Amino acid sequence: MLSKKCKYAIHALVYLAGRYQQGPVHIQEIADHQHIPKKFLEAILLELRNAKILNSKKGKGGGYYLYKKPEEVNLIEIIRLMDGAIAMLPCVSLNYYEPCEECRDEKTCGIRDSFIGVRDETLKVLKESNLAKILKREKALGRK
Amino acid sequence: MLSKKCKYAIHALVYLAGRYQQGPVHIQEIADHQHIPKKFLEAILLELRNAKILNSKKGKGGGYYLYKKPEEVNLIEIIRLMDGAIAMLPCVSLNYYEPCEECRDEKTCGIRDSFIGVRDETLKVLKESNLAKILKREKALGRK
DNA sequence: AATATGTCTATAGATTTTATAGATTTTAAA
DNA sequence: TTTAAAATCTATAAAATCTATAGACATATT
Repeated sequence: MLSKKCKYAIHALVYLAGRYQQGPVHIQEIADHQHIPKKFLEAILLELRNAKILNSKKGKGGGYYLYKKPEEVNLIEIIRLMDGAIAMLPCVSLNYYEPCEECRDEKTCGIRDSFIGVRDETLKVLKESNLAKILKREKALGRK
Repeated sequence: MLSKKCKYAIHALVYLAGRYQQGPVHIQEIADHQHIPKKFLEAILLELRNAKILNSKKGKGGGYYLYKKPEEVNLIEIIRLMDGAIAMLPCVSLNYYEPCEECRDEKTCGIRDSFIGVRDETLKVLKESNLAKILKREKALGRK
């Protein structure tokens, strides 16, 4: 399961994608619209800023705005940043690899293969899911 | 990520699959071979027993043994039992559905579709992964 | 009767997640 | 140049979850 932090991040980013190239949006507005505790959101946005997905402007009239293009921010990147590994086992993670303590020998472990499969299929789907697509889908659904 | 509990369960089950129809195996032996804290393992095996995946025999010469056939126990069942939902969002879970608090309106949420895709692909892979296959794979790897 | 085993209840420690408070810095505008 | 609005930083705490353990109890075998 994704953490709340991660879900908040996704929602905030989709919101900012909807305001792409329309100047900074301040935290309070995002918090209000997406029902996210403001202080928690602060930390999240800061992290997204440090990852160069967002940028910010301080002071009056300031706020956060999308730095990358909406098509260039996919769910893989967001989830990895917020929650870490996408794989279900540390020993099959591409970006957060760690040996499994439980496993005596990784080479003869019959379990890993299944989770390598899960990982690859998951990445395939998430790679296709970028902010632009999500926003488009949202608009399409909203018009019904 | 799978919990330790879940990983312990998988390892214990694979171990018991290797002893299918060879009588009860006692907890201590499984704990020793798979490096699982005995008391923790107790609780896990009990849960698997209540789910009719294992059965047990009390008293001297007792222990746990696989109740279902190895081909009939797949990773979906084990993970759901130990860790709950397989989906990354509660609102797309088949067995543990809950509305997302963060979402104002599920029908117009542009995020769900991606995670429905992830869920379906994940299930597809895990469904194919049963104890018999894992055991077979393990044996094949061990012989090298 | 003695012993070996699973079963049950309770709890505690550790870790992670979620949330909040308050002080500080920066910028824009009056 | 002052004021206000906003992000930034540091610290902490409440809540939830995960991991592990202890000890009493029930049951089956020899």
